[in-house]
Amino acid sequence: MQRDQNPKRPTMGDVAALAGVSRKTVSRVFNSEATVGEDLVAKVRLAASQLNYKMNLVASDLRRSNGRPSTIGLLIQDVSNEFFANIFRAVEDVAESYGVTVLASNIDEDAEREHRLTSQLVERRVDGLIIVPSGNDQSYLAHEQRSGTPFVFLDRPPQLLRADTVLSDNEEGSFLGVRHLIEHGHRRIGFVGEPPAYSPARQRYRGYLRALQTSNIPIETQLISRDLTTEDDAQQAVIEMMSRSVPPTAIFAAQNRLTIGAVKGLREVSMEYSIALVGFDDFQLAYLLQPAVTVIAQDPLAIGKLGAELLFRRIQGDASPANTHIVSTLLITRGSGEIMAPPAHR
Amino acid sequence: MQRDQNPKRPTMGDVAALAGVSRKTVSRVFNSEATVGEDLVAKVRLAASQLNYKMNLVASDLRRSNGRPSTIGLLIQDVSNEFFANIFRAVEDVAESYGVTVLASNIDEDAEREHRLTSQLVERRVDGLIIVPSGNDQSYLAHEQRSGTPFVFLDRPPQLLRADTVLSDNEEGSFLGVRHLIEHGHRRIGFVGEPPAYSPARQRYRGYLRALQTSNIPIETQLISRDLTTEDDAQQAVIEMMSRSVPPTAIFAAQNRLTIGAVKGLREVSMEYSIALVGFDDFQLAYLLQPAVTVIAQDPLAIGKLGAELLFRRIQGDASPANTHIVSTLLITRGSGEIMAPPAHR
DNA sequence: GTGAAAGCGCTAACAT
DNA sequence: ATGTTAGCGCTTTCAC
Repeated sequence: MQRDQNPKRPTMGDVAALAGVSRKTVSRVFNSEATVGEDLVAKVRLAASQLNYKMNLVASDLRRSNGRPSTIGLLIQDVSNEFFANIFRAVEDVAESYGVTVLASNIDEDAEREHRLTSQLVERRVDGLIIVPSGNDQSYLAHEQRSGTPFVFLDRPPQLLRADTVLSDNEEGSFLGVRHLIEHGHRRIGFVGEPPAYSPARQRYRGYLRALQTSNIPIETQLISRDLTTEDDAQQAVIEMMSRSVPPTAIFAAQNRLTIGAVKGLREVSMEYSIALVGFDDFQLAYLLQPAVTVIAQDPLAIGKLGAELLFRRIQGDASPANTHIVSTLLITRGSGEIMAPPAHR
Repeated sequence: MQRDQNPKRPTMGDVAALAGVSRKTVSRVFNSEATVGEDLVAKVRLAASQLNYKMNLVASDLRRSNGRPSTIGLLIQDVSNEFFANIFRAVEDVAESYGVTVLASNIDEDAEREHRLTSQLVERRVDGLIIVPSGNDQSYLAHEQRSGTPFVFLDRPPQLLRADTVLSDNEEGSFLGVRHLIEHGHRRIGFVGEPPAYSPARQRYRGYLRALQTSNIPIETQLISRDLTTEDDAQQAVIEMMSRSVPPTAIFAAQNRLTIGAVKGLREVSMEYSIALVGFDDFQLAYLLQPAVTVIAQDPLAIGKLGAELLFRRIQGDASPANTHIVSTLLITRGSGEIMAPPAHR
């Protein structure tokens, strides 16, 4: 930063000199402080545009001590996943309405990166931080929190730290998705999910169990695969399930990439039209696949918006106890989830 | 920024006092300057960790005048589009290898936003800026450029400004896509594209024309739709084309969202298996649609990486003339583009 | 309403 | 190898 290249950048002092006023007056004009006479405002603006002056927000940030925020940090897992891309959009929109710059980075489910990037953002003295955490211990942030930097967590709760959190209604969404399958006559419902280390995965599994129990359907562990992380994992898991002596008549996939894997698996055994499928979390083109995929949609825009609003409330001094907020999910029926169970299996 | 909350943050002075050394020594330790004795390094580190000290990069940036960069800006159209999300990832990777923070924002094809966000980033004194421009006049950046801030443009060339640029091989990619259709017996090939105001759209159209001319196929204006921006636009355009007395036997869609619209259009008239389709720019799940969609794939990761590397070269003082770099495209055959023309039409 | 002086936290330039 | 002094560009504080 501050590479002094060719013609050095004009400073407030330069503008002040040209306009024949003090630096402070220029400062007031650029901060719209209203207590400056119109004639002076005009003079300052003229001088500034003649010099092509742009205020240096870095210097401004250094000295400023009033509460007005200037930057917030955002750590998400991966913008390539539309769920996180939408969170980014929502946070950016709110930040922009406050005139605040967003520093966004991808964590990639890497706890070490989470540490490193958080640290970098704190060194940049962001006024607050929104995190989709990867690690399973956020106690390392306690000190920053006490130093006055507010944190908000999205999608997954922080561990060993109290902070505002915004989550999807994972358990209920999952429950509704599985119940939807049960309502279509299914009693043998396969579960395809991420490892339980990941908190939403645990909740979605809980919803699956509750739906079965509510309908007095026995849990069959051969129909449950809980350690899948990639599309391929899910595809294989589904193929394997379908090759069992008594295969499931429906599948619930607990994450969007796993859902895609499940689609591929079902196609590979040519059962995409006979086995029902409901996925958790929507994805682009789900409606164009054949059959179109029924999903429990999350609302990443709402999650990001709410998270950002909570953060700004904290930045503005809200000191009420940290809270967890739940954003509801929505069942979108498109075909794959409405395939009826064969009569024999009812 | 700098909200002085509860326990004020420790400064270098505090660490220096506790360690019994000068501030400059602490500075040297935190900048890994090597000319500090091991014993002092240890003392400083101990004091810093006792105070939970984190360096203030804002202050550091303000004073520093050596060439070492600290932040770069990135303005893309929309992270929700995977093409731009991948550019973001690639730029971030390169920046991280330099220890540089990325400030990324979405422009949304809005020239006014482009101005505003660029201005904000310049005010933050980013060390360089990577832009996918929306407006049709970037001359407003000439002053910044002369002040020493390097700019690199991606996907679309800047207008009324000279700067490094990285583009896809739009014309050639388009040419190859259309030639692929011709090789499958097609002579009536519909074109579905974005408005010519958008430079890649012009180039892709040019590739389409050249492919036809090369094969001595007459241009039929009824088969050409060049003012489409949304999925729906493309869908309607395709439906309309297919309802003509002599409809096309193949369609070339010049952008990924338009390709999706074309798929929907063909399905609506139940011709997705009889009309060939090639799309420009790949998209997730293209391979899962039925028929799977043949595309000319761009390489957003390569574009982003090259763009970032060019920028860092400039930041490090490279003053050679600005250059335009072309990243090649790749034909990926998946089925929709290999549908043969009916014999009658050959 | 406007200005002068001091200072934010750090690093450059120059000692020693 | 370490310290001292000055100053980055702005805003605060307080004076007028």
